Amino acid sequence: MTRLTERPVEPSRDVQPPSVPRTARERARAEITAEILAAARRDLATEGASALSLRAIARDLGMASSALYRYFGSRDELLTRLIVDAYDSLGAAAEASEAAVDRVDLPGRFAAICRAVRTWALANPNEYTLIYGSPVPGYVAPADTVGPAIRVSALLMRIIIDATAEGRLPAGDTRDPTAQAVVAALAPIRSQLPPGIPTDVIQRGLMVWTGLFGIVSFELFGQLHQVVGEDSPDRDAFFAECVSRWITFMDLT
Amino acid sequence: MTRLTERPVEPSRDVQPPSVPRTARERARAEITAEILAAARRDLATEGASALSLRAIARDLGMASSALYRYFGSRDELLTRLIVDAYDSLGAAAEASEAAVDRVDLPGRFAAICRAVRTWALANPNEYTLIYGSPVPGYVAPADTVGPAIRVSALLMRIIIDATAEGRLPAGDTRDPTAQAVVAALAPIRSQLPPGIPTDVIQRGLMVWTGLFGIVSFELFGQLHQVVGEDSPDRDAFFAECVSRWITFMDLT
DNA sequence: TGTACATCAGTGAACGCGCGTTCACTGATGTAC
DNA sequence: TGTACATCAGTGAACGCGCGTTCACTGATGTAC
Repeated sequence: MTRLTERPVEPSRDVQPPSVPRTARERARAEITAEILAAARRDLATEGASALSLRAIARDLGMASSALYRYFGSRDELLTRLIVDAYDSLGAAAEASEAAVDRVDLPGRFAAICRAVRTWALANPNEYTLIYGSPVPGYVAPADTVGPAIRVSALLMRIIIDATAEGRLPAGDTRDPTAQAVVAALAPIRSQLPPGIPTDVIQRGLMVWTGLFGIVSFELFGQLHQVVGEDSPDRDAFFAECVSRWITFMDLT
Repeated sequence: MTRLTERPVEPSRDVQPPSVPRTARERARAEITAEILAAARRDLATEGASALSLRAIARDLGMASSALYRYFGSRDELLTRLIVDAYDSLGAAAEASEAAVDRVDLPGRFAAICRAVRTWALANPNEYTLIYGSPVPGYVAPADTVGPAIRVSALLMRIIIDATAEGRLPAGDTRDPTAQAVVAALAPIRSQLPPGIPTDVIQRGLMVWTGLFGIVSFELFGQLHQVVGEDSPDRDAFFAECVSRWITFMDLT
């Protein structure tokens, strides 16, 4: 998790990414880009994404607002970078937590992902809101946000794949009349999975996935006020109980 | 549901609400207030709550921006009214749907609420986003938003209460070591319920509640893209399947 | 029914502010010979 | 190693725009007698 804060914010996005900045200019550019992004993340907190202002960021950094155009072509470009970084940061946190668990321990891997998502969200509420809150009006996410966006769900899918491969996830009842409609509805996600995963398993996986982000969002957006205790132990206990019941719900063993 | 569109938007919030406007002035005031709110709801769509602009609304209505101050003391006051109205509109829709179901049919009542929430959200995406999206930065909801805000959850709680009273909701296992922490965590919501509802039942109810809004939010905010089919029948089928499994999850019979 | 006054809706100008983006410029850093 | 030129970061002024809110005002509507 500490890796995250040190994560090199700058390179890797240019056409020919130099793994290490060489000249003083390149080094300075990397540093200032990181400072701009950090200031932008700070401003996100007080004003929200739609009010994110290049001039405010420039003011924070003590430079002319026009100078930012040496680093980002426009406000939207900055926003895209923030979104991509947020997805990557969350994805990296979830992957690191999950990777620390024994591959065989499927419930443990699942729980690690859930906890990592919530921990990251509580530590980075503005960035979480940026990617899982209401869409920023007028902003259209470009294609390169897709990859980073699916890192968490890819982890969850892998658990389902592993469990199915080992015969540890029994399919439930699929005989009801609505089954065919559900099979059709889940075609897009199924096309991203290897064949042989029962619809029932996918359906339950999706419900857990939405439940996870539903609860984290409710906690972050204040909807649990006067429902679950405000203090950290209460919130932790409630969340842990949710995780435990999701595992049961999915029949993860 | 049609009742909703005709719902009188104006009165009932003044100190002494005249059930029917008498003078021409009062009638005009009611109409123009409604027009302002309608225009505000329209603008919400294109720009989002944080960019909601009194001047834009005034422009839409062909009046001077200063004229709006005859109807609302400030931008925040308008925002509060929009939020309260949105909660009330959603609450009324859910109540109307639920009321149409036989009292004894608990799964039917639950399903009616779920469907009403989703239908309302899809029909009024801007207002849904206003109340269940990310909080508007800098805006603090005043106390009078609380009452309208809990109408949906009150309906869900009533089902749990009815089911428990009739002995139709068996409590699950509560012997695990984390049980006491969960009991403590759920104290706030428990204080709003009659005594005797098992913690297990409350926990499952909360998970379904957050799951419902989690899925509706994911659908509305585009997170189901490339996961569940985009078309209405696919989305409907997926949602219906979720509702059906929530009923099973809660042991509602 | 008619008059005199009070109330209220709506106007238009103004205040002071912030925004994204462009542009010609200065001066430092990097590069080719 | 030294020089000449190209590249680039950063500046500050400017453009044109929108915002919430206040204020003195006009003219219509409502009310008390």
